[in-house]
Amino acid sequence: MTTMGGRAGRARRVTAADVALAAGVSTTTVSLVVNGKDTRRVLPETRQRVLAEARRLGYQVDRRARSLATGRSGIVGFAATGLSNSFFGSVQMGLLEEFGDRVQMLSVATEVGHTGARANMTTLLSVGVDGVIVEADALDVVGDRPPVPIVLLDSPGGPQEFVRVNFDLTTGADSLAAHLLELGHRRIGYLQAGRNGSTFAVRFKAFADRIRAAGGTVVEATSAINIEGASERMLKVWPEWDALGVTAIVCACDVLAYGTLDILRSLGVGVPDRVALASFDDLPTAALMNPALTCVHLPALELGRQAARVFLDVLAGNTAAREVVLPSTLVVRASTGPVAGR
Amino acid sequence: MTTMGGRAGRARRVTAADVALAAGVSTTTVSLVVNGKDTRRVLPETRQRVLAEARRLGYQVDRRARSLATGRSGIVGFAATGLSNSFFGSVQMGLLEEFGDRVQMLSVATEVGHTGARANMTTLLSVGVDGVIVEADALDVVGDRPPVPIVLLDSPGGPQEFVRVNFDLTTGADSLAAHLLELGHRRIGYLQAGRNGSTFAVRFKAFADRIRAAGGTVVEATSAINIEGASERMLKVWPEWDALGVTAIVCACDVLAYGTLDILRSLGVGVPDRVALASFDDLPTAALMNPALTCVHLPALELGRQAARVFLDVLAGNTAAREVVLPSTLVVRASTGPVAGR
DNA sequence: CTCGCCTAGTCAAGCGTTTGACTAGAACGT
DNA sequence: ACGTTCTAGTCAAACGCTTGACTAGGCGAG
Repeated sequence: MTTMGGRAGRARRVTAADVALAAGVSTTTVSLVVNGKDTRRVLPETRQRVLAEARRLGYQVDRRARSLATGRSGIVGFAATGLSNSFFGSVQMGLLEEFGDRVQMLSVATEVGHTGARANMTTLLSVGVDGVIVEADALDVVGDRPPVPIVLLDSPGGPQEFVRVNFDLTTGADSLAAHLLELGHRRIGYLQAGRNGSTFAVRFKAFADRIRAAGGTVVEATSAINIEGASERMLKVWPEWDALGVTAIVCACDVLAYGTLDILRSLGVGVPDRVALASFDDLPTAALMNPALTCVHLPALELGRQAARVFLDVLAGNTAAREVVLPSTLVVRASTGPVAGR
Repeated sequence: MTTMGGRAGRARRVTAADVALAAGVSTTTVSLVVNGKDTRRVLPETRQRVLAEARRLGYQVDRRARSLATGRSGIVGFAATGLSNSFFGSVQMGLLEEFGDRVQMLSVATEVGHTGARANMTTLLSVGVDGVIVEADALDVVGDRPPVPIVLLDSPGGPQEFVRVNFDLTTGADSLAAHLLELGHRRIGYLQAGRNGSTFAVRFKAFADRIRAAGGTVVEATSAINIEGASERMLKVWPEWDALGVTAIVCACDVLAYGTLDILRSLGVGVPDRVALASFDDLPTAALMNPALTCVHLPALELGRQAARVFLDVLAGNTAAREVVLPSTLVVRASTGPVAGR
């Protein structure tokens, strides 16, 4: 009873048939006019009449019906994990910027580890998107042969059959390692992100390889990808690392560095005097920390822009670019300094 | 030519008819089984056979067709502006958390000022969502009589005919004013967010009223809602404010405080020694700044949770709760201190 | 006068589901 | 033997749009 009451005053959707009736034409003509399709099949004055009625009635084409009929929707999906991470926001901004009003975008996101990742992908597909852009590792999320084109973001190990936009993580990681080595650091603690994603594996490997090649050692710990998680983990692990003679800490992403910085501060461990700190990402807030964080800058906004561009290409049937690689660069700030005098 | 090539190997969607054929039943039965609907209309063994075939073929119901047929989609939309602001992310997390797998959620977002806000709303509706949750002021985005239920978030002035979830901004703003007055501040600079949103108007008014009632003065400047914008604006305005004897700065939201803090630091203006700084929001990073920011904490995650709860109520036809108000509380940290000795 | 073509449209099938109405056959009571 | 009730399904219309096929009427060419 109240169930009915709740929906009572709701306005019924205006359909093409309503407009057709009002304008004294067929729905075919309405469709033709609305889509500006077969221009010479409809008289200019008829067109005006239809448009006027459509506007007056507030007609909005029903995309589910249209997309069912055409097999195309003009909507692309964006699936991401790591909602709390502002990296997500930057990528999305880049996408929107580049898509402009050429296509509409719908996003689904989950926090890392949320069970909904696969469901999200399904939702997007079942809603009839023309394609989807998947941020970070989502191999498990992407089915075997998705019915629409897919662009993979920041998944270095991603399957070759998809179009991919990646960072050149190796160069960045390498520069960071070189930077720390130059400052005299030999024993380094690496706080890894607790998610099996190839991007994190690559960051670590490239960094550790370089350090080890130079005779240094890298010890590893893993944390959930959020500020508190990192703080907790570091609280536990710092004493051990300190005992091992660790003089620098590298975090797999900025939020981990935030948590680390926070806990080190409350432990009274000076950064960079006692221990150097650096991370991957370089979110807008990284430079605002105190001390400002030395980072491997990953151009998230540009990732979004490029992804959109590549994606439009793919939709247009252009199958040329299979992988786009964006540079990553080291940004040295105050959080890294020479190894403490010893 | 290549246009064809691009789509060539794409897998065709598997339809209910395919499953029906494979299982030797009608599509009606497939539908019944898939939706677990009229259980006694189908023999257990038939059910198993259908499910097996569905799984084998990788059948996924087409939501556009279903939603066209039923008028209901099980998907709710979330429209927001301010993508770069991590507030957005927190709200969304709250929503997801509470929705669980009861409904799927699709988001559309724009950066502030982006022209796409209205288009976004249209996209959501045309895709057939069962309702939409609108963050911040979107009066212009919500049509006169949207065909689905709407929940408005953080829009204190929002039209009464919608269900709303708001913060009790007045109490928070008031506490902040009291805190600053107690510390001896009488001339205060307020960096307002450059967007005409009732939430920002309310924040300002409540704060300024209290200060003025106590005989203090509030001077105002406006900035785009991003870090760099705030820095630029403050770079211009600080000398004037300083000349006026301003001893404390309040920002309409955290990102403005970030930019302000950054520029004050490079100007060599000590916080809180020379000038106190506070803001509204209290994003997770606010406590990590140096000095840690004093903030009016707005529980974004909880906003999302409550919104989801209220929304499910509305969908269920329960029209009881018209407005939910969440408390805002002052969190005093290091960025505010007594007015500089004079 | 007839044929063909153009113009400005309309018709109806089809997209993939859902669902109320219907049914062939079996079981059952009288 | 006959009507009723179950059971386990099937049928077909409907959701709102798109689009290839079709057409009534007008007009020019042969």
